[in-house]
Amino acid sequence: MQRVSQPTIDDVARLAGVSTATISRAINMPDRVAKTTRDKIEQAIETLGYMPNFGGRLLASNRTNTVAAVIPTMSNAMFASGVQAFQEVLAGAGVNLLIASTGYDPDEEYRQIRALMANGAEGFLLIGKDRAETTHALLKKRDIPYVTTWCFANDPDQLYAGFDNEKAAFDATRQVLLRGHRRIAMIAGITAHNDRARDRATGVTAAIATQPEARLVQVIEARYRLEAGAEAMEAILSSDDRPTAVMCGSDVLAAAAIVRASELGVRVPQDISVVGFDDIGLARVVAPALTTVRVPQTDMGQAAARLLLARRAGEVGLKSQQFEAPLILRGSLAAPCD
Amino acid sequence: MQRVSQPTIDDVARLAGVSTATISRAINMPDRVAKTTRDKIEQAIETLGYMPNFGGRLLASNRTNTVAAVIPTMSNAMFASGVQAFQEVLAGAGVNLLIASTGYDPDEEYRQIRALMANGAEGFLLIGKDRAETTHALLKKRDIPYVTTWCFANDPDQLYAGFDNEKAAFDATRQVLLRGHRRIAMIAGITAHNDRARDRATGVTAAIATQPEARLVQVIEARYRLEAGAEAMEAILSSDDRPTAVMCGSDVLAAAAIVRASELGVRVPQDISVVGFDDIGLARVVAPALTTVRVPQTDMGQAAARLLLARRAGEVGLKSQQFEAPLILRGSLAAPCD
DNA sequence: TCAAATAATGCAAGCGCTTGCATTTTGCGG
DNA sequence: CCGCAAAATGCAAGCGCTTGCATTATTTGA
Repeated sequence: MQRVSQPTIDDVARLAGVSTATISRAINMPDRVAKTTRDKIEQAIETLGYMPNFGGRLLASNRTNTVAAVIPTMSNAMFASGVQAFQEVLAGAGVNLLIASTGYDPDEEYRQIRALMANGAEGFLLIGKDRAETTHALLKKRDIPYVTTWCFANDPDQLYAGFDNEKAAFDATRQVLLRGHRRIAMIAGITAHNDRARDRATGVTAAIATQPEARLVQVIEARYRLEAGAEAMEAILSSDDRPTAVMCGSDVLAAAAIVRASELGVRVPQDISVVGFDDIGLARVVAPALTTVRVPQTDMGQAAARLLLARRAGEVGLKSQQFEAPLILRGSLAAPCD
Repeated sequence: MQRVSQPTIDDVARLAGVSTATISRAINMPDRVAKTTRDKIEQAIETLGYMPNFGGRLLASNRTNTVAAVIPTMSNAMFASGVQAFQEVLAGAGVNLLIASTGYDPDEEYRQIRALMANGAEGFLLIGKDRAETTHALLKKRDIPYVTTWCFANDPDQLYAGFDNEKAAFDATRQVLLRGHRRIAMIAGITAHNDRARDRATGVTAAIATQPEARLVQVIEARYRLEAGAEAMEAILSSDDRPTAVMCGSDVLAAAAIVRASELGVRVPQDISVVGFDDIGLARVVAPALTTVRVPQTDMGQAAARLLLARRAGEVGLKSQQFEAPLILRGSLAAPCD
């Protein structure tokens, strides 16, 4: 193991003519070192180009200053702003962010979390509640702090920074019903291993159940990809019990649905209304613009970071934070014409 | 420093009745340990719930198994797939990914890189060539491997996994000219501290210069945000020397431009053509669909990861990789009607 | 069956830093 | 100018793991 020789704290100590302890203090608790010594030390550090060895510091102090976010995927704007906000707050506190993606696979999630723990992650940002039992056990065993986001529950044992998917979907659907829609279809995300997708579907169903004349005519599960949304819409339009509104589990599905409807000569919203979920960039450029549930990505990301930082700092009695996910009205939703 | 007592390698050694050296080998080079001992050790690890201490391992081995990606922003789909691909390849090699964003600020980039180095980053994925001189010095001093992406140059001293922005923009513009456009405007990204935005603008300009009757009637720099693209388009449409085509520095700008044009009653592509750059999801849902330069995000991300892994493994003589960024023809580009 | 070759394991010296406690220096009131 | 409290600094013992080399066990070939 031939090491590229980097200056160590000993070199700095020698050059500055003080002990390594003083160097360490000058770096970590500057005000416990006399100004003149500190200057000498800074000078020495500068000329040597010294940078503390991560491993040494870590071994001695047992702190990595690193937390991890484990998300289903980064290729979708779905989580991007949330993670961005999370990272910004962390960076402000001098904490680094490790990131990994799972492709919505609980086993992969377990593996990634394990790997990240072995690589110094001191805390986690996790998406959703669906998770392998082993994962919980792992986190618990090590007593690793984590905050769950993109969902919410009243569970005093868990830290959440999220919103209630079922309620958001319920409220959005109520607004659709309010406009007179009675035959509604849904293009849901894949609900297996995905509580958010499931809760959203549940919310839609529950809302429809509150309105006796209303019916959920069709539910199609689709992966969060444009092609899948287009296909699902096509299937819906070709059914002989065509709905007047389609609730979608994500903006990607909804935008693709709108595009495909247009291609097939079906007008949105005159012939059929479409409602999305996420409020990502897509929602505003599709024509007509998408009425969609706004997921409070930035709020969640920031809140999650703050909670994690607080837990790391030893604060106790922290409270989960719940945010609103309101329906943003745009052109894709209107009263039915028939 | 009261440590939560986690089992150490000594505990495992004691329980398994072997030396710590054997434990270490069983973990890191399993085939150098007899099957029976290995089983015993695995058993002990299991019952103890042992997980190697990161710091100890790191200090002794001087390897963190972590690389970092430093990107301008995550909130834009612009880099998402690239980073995703990068991460996937790394994960396949058991390497973790640290991530940081800079907001297109070179000083912030420097700070982040510094922080990441201090936190064990053994290699970097960097976007573009524009960078503070100090950053290069820092990387060089520590001899940290890094690969530059989202751009390309024939520089044997640097590792690139990217494409030629200028050429891509040039080629795309040629195709626009080929269709008869002679008055062209550009909505560029902010070019300060951003070689990609600059190269794209240069490419457009250069292509237009090859066609004597063609003119670049207007160049507006805009941040990569929907609002900025909309505003820029509005400015272009209100000029009295209205172009027949608008080249955009990104899909976000282009999609917003199309939407705003439609809102203003200007038809795309009949009245004005619009060309984007990136080929992110937006491009396919806007109406008309966006003709755009496809940035080879996945290719770049994967190639960058492979190069970095190879460098880490000590391979020398690695070669930069250049990818194509072809123009994808969709509805937003047509021959001019006037 | 035995020596030689090979495989498996153990020993113990670090890796570079932090930190509790001991010691020295400085500052200040009298 | 002295004595004392407070501030600054030094000492040295780890932190948990890896690995070169030495030692012991096992296999192989004649």
